[in-house]
This record gives sequence, structure tokens and C-alpha cells, in this order.
Amino acid sequence: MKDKIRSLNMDQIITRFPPSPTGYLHLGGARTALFNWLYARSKNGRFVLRIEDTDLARSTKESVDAIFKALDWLGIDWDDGPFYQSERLDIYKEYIKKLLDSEDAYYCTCSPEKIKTMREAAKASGQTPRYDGTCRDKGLKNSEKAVVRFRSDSFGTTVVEDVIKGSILFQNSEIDDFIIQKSDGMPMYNFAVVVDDITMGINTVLRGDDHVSNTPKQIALYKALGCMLPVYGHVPMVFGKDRTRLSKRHGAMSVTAYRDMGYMPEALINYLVRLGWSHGDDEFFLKDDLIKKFNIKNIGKSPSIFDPEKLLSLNAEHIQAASIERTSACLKPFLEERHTDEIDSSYLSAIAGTLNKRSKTLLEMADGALFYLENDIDYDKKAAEKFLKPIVYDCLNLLIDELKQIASYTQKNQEQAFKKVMDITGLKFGKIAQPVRVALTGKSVSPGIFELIEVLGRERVLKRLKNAVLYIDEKR
RNA sequence: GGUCCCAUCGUCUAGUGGUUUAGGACGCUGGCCUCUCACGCCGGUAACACGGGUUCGAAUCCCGUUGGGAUCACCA
Repeated sequence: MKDKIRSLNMDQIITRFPPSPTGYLHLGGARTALFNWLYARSKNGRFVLRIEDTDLARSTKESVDAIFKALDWLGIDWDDGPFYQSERLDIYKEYIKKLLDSEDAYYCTCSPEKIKTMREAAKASGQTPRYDGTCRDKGLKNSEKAVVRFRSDSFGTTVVEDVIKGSILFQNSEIDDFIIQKSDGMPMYNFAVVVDDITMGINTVLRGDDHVSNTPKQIALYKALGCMLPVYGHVPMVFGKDRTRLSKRHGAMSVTAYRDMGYMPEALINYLVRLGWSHGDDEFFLKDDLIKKFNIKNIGKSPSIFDPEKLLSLNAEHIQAASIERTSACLKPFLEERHTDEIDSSYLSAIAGTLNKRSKTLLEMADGALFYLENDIDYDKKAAEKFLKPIVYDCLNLLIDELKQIASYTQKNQEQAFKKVMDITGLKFGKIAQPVRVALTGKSVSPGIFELIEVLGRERVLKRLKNAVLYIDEKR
């Protein structure tokens, strides 16, 4: 396979997301994916997905699948790929040869142990650890354990023109002759990235801050290969509450964990994009807004801290803002886990309609929806003791009679029914509502009485009220 | 330790030399609404890290200090 080296073409923005499949997709990765995707979409460009699986020991098929699943759930789609670096080995070989031929690279047979001691000595004396160039001018041929090193300039400077951070200056003397091909023949990260980005026509590289120090090496490679540089933008990182890299001890990190905890993908997208990017005082965004409004210039320079509380409140906002159809669809899998029967979709929508303003997550919503679906509800012990007492016995019976007579359970009709019961018993609405609530839901907290009755419908309402009457009867 | 980056309420941020008694959101909090819980509405709390400059004027520009972070692999 022959890839032509394309000169950098900015007619169409081409971005990429290159995860290494060594685990699930975490929040930070999702955010860089999102920025690249958003930028490509907003510029009518292309977004490519590349799986960086040259680390044979750590890459797994499961991780690849997990990454696909997470991206799919977030709604981040790609135009090209997925490309697998493990399937592009001959391309890297070709570029290695080019570099070897032009003497920009050379074989090195120094043992890893030797390099290690070299590095430790340098660190101990406060110097940047660097390869000392033992094999640099030996003109070694390829051999069993040889690696290929890039011949770095030891003088001069390299400037990274970063669209987020501005110009960053590096002394070339800081950069040593780094390895571009391992002794097992696999390419090293910095080299593979450059070859891939060149051959895939990537012209815009948006990536985490932690890559800035790799950039001068990559630039050197571009230059040696005679290729034009992409536009670089290094996005500040996201930290945990203790201001260190987001990791397991900060709680859930994987994208799919948030799905399982009942978050809407809309909410996660919204939260992630606002971490580091802003559009004036706007807080709430849907994907289509973002595609219209996203720009690189509004990405901030300073790192941010992941705040689960804000994500949660944003999730509540998105649950409220979503259409009932959307919310129901998202809710359904959570209910199916708890309730095996087939759920009627219009009933489900009605249920969601009573819960979407009082649920911060879909999980919470599913829990709150359970009483609608159970055939026999269990009474919360405290609630039953407090509200299902003999004193409301007549009241509930009266209500049953009234509700029996009503043609349809509109709010207006219900109000009239309750009015009658109130008039006869002399009880205020507040005194009647709680017992009825417990009778209908088993709990002392629920959606409003009228919406409850309307959604549950005649059959369930009457049955549950009668059961409550029976319950009181048995107790006395 | 070397190199590099960053610095506005606890957190996310607006702000690009004067319109700012520094605005919004989350959180926390007082109240209203009310059939419970929520939603909603009204209000409060809280920040320009510090020190020098530049300027008529600085959160905004420059320098230094301090603090935080990233990175220094035959990982990506």
C-alpha cells in the first residue's frame, strides 16, 4: 500500500480521535473526542476514529468495543475509520525506511538497562534524561534487538503554535534521540501518530494538555518527512477534586458508568463541553446548538475540576427539557431491569410525565415509577402507620363512591369529587391527600394527587383505595 | 530536579484597559408557591493569589514571587 504524502490542505477541517484501547472510555477522553467531533461538525469537516493499539500487551478487543459503545451512546459518530494501527504496520515500515535512508534515523543496539542507568544518572544530577547518542554515528545495520532512533537536532528551538495556548517555545537540546521503532518492530507512539496524521490528512489536532511535551518531537518528525504541520490545540485537562488527574479514586470515570447511573447522554455532553469551553453566560446546550456555537477560541487555558454535583443538576435539567418520548425511551431500560412485564408505551409516557420534574437521574425516575407498575403495592411502614388510620376510613369509602361515578378522571372532575368528600367529612384537602397518596402509592412522597389518579386510571385507583380500606379494617 | 503550562466566588465560568458597587450557573442558604416531594419564582452567601511596574485609568498589558499541574519509557 502506497500512501501519498499530502501537503496540508485546510479546505476541509479534518480532526481525529485516537484512543488507545487499554480500558473503557473515560470522561477526559470523551471530552477530547467531543471537542474534535464538534469542531469537525461545526466546520463541515470530517472526524476520523483511529484505534492506537500498537501496545500489544495492553490493548484488548473488549476495550475497543467499550469505546465504540460509549461513543455510540454519546452520539459521537465518525466519518472515517475506525483505523487500527496494528493493521498499518507496513506503512510505518515504509516511513521508517524513508527516515533511515535520509539518515534522519539510525539503528541503536544499546540495552534497555544501559539506557535506564543513563537516565537515572541524568535525573540525579538535575538534567533532562536523554539518550547519549552512543550508536548515533556507528552506522549500524538492522539486527535482532535493534531499535530505530530519530536523529534530533541538538541546537536551535522549536515553536509549537498552539491555537489554545499560544506559542510555546522549546529548546531542541531538551529533546534526545527518541525511539521511533521498538525492537519488536512496532512503531512508537510519537512516530505512529505523525505517520497516521500525515497519511490520513489530519490537519487539526485537538488533544489533551499532557501531549504538549510530545509536540516538538512530532514536529521534528514532520520536518524530517518534509510534511506540513497540522494546527495544534492543547485542551487543558480535567482534574478530580484533589486537583490531580482524574482517576478511579475520584469515583466513576467511564462514560458508560454514567449511562448506568441514569444520566442522559445530552447531559454528559453538555457538562463536558462546558468544562473548559463557554459561550457567554449560556449553560444549557443541546448538540445542535453546540455545532452552531462551538469554536476553538472560547476554549479556556486553565484546567478544570470535575464537579459531579453540577453534572447531576444538568442531568435534571436535561430530563426536564427532553420530550416525553425521549425521556420514556431512556427510562425504559431501567424499568425493564426492575419490572419484567411489557409496559404499555402510552402508560409509560404518562408516568414519565409525572416524574420528569422530580427526578435528577433516570435511575431515580425508575424507582419513582415502580408503584405505577406493581400489581400489589407495599405500604411504607411509617407512611401507613401515620396516614392509614381508622379516622380516614369513611373518608376513603366516600371517595371511592365519588370516583366511581366520575366519567373521566380529569383534574376538574376530580376536584369536584374531592370537594364533595371534603364537604361531607369536614376535612381539609390536606388531611385527605396524604392518606390517599399512601393508598395509591404506598409512600408519603409522590407526584400530585390529581395527576396520580389521572395516570393510574379508574381500575387501579379504585382497587388501591379499596385495598387501603381493607387494610385499615384489618388493623382495628 | 530539568522543561513546559496554568492562576476571577468552594466548583464551572462571563469579563479581552474605562459601561463593574466584578455578571451568570452549581452548591449552600432565607422566603414565596403548595396535597407530600419536587418544579418554579424572589432574595442572600462567596472571587480578581501576592508584589512591583506600564497607564489619566488595570481582573484585563509587562516583570517577579507564590501556589497548582503536566511531562521527562522499547506506554499511548
